[in-house]
Amino acid sequence: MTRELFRENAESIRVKKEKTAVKNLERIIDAVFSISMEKGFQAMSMRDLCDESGLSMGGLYGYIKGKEELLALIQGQGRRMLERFLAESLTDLTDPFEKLDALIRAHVYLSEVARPWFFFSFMESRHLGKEDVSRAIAMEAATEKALSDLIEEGIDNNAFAPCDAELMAGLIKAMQQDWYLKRWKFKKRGTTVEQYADAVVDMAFARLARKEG
Amino acid sequence: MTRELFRENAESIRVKKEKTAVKNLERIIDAVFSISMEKGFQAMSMRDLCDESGLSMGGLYGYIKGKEELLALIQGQGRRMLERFLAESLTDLTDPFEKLDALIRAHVYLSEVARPWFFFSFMESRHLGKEDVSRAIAMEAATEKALSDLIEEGIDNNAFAPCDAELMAGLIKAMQQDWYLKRWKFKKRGTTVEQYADAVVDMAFARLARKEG
DNA sequence: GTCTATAGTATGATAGAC
DNA sequence: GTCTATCATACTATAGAC
Repeated sequence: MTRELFRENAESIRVKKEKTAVKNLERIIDAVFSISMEKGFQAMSMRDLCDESGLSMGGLYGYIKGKEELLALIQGQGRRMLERFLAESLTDLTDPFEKLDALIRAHVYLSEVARPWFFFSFMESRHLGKEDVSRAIAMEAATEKALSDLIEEGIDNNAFAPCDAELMAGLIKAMQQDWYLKRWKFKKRGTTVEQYADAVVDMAFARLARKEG
Repeated sequence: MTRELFRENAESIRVKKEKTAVKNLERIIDAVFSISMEKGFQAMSMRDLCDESGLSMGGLYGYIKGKEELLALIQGQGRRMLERFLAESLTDLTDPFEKLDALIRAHVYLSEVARPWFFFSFMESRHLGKEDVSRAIAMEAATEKALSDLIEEGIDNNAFAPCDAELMAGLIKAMQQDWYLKRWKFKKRGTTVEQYADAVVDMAFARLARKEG
């Protein structure tokens, strides 16, 4: 994962030995997540980043052109991950409820595995450059559209109760997001990711089920 | 509202003429919201704040001790507002569904009226001092507990379908929050606050309705 | 009560030794 | 490839004129 990141940004990275570069890039990105989680990206100084990553001031600048570029770098890493995920999650299920179930769970589990990235991305994406903001919005819209397409399809097939598919998809997304935004709360309560995903699916199913009789 | 804020912090505000002080405090707080919405509180310099509020560097420091204090000041303002709201929203309805409906809507409408504060508070509360963080968490927990108590009561009365009331309250809260977190999205789509509140209520009702037969 | 000018400090970035 | 030392800049906060 980080290796791809290195190869893609190879021109702007002064360090050429892949093994070293990948190792240090990983430490840098982890450090950014860790510091940003606590005090936010804007409040993080490059000196903070040096302390946390173990590199020196000069060493750090062998990997990145500047603080601004860090945002785009991390954003790109996550985008690749999400793109791969979106492609893979086009499963060959046919039942609308099963498909919705799979799509909801996939996103929640992915955000559990890559929680630092999701949290960081949500909190800091507003501060990206103009071009990266549009890309982030497009990515956000794509995940939501996957949901709303599925819902719309289910409504057309009379499998789901009629409703505003776009609005519905937004509500489901809001619930999915809460899992990585309120980590401390769920940790304190001992809620597991499975329990949470179950609850979101139950909620969506209840709303989309056609009333009998 | 801002007058109370002035009176409560009167010792630390150098300007003593109430009318002037209230007017300027309002401009300062609005400016903080405006700048933070765009670039985040941490990235806002005191010079930015001067430009946006129309005060000079020296003038500004007549109202606040420092940048740190601004956070606590704004947090306090919102807390007062929320406390008042929580006290008022204890209506005398009896039907569990009506009560839940009222509670959900009240929060969404309040967040519509005071959206800058809600957005700011969500994004920046992590960076408060230790004491203020606990107070923010307590406030967050209180609004969620109002929901979960109501749900639990409804389950006990056999009015609602059984479920984990705490988890359910969290999901409803997540949907409520999305209204002020994704303002641009809803604005673009033309979704109104009434439509949104309706959708959240529908979702909650569907999940909590007891299945007939 | 508000302004301008400035002191002192922390920051992002680089040059050059190893 | 990495470090230490250093630069120019931008910041918070205050002092003193008006």
